[in-house]
Amino acid sequence: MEIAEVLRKNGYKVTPQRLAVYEAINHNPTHPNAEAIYKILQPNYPSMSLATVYKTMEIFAKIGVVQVLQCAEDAHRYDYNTTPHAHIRCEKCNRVIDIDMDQEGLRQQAAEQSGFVVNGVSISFVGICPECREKS
Amino acid sequence: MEIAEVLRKNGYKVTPQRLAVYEAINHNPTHPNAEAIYKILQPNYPSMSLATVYKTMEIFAKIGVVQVLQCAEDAHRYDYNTTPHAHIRCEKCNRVIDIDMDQEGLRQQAAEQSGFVVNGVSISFVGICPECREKS
DNA sequence: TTATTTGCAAAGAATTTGCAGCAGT
DNA sequence: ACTGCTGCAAATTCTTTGCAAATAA
Repeated sequence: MEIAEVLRKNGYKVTPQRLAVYEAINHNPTHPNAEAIYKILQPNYPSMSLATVYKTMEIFAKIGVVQVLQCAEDAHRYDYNTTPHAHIRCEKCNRVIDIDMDQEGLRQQAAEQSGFVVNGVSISFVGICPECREKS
Repeated sequence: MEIAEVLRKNGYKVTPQRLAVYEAINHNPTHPNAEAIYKILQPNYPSMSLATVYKTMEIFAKIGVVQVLQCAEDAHRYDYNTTPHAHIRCEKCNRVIDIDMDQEGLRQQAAEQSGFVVNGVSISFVGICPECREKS
């Protein structure tokens, strides 16, 4: 389904800014934060504001177009891959990559132990990536 | 081992403020954030500043006296229980409770898939606690 | 037309820092 | 005495918000 269609279906208008933000993050494996998305857009959309990026990402997160990562040490990062998976961040270079991991079992375990209704899971690792390890 | 001893062993001085902060968090199951710790201390230590709480917690985290949780939506929260375990936060009342969970297998899985050296794991869930569920 | 959205600038929340005086070792 | 610590206020960082002008439906 096209992003324009998804926006319309959810009652949001289709604007050049939203399409541009979507282009910047779709299949972007670097898990950018708002600032990074803003910088990607600067050359082609110099009038786009950081506030618009934040507002757009909030909408995208709400309608399930992106996933918000809590693993970053600093700011939120966004992932166009919305299937359940974990992340690992390199403590040296801060890159974030995806880890495939079944979360169903963990979810059940959490529900049983706590008595909570579990609505979300976030699994994140930190470590040193192969490239940074080589350098030192 | 006494907190005073741990501080000294790590080259930090033992001060009334640090002891007070330790008292406030030790066996405190509420996973307080810096602001909450500050408020706990106010009645007995009115001169203690929020900045000191932050500085102290940073040291405590570094020397392994507490664990920093990334699961809170807003601010960092601290846990005196430094053994590996997960957390679940209630989306309504924001309470955070512990979940026992073996993380060794997940760690290995992450290491294998990514090639990273894994230094840390953080597993957090969100959901609705039994009390809040009852209310609605 | 009309409700949304944009972009600016300003506010806000959480956290960190500089520094002068104070205190543990 | 020496070095590190405290507490204040100010700075920083990330994010949100109010509002007038612009724009999609």
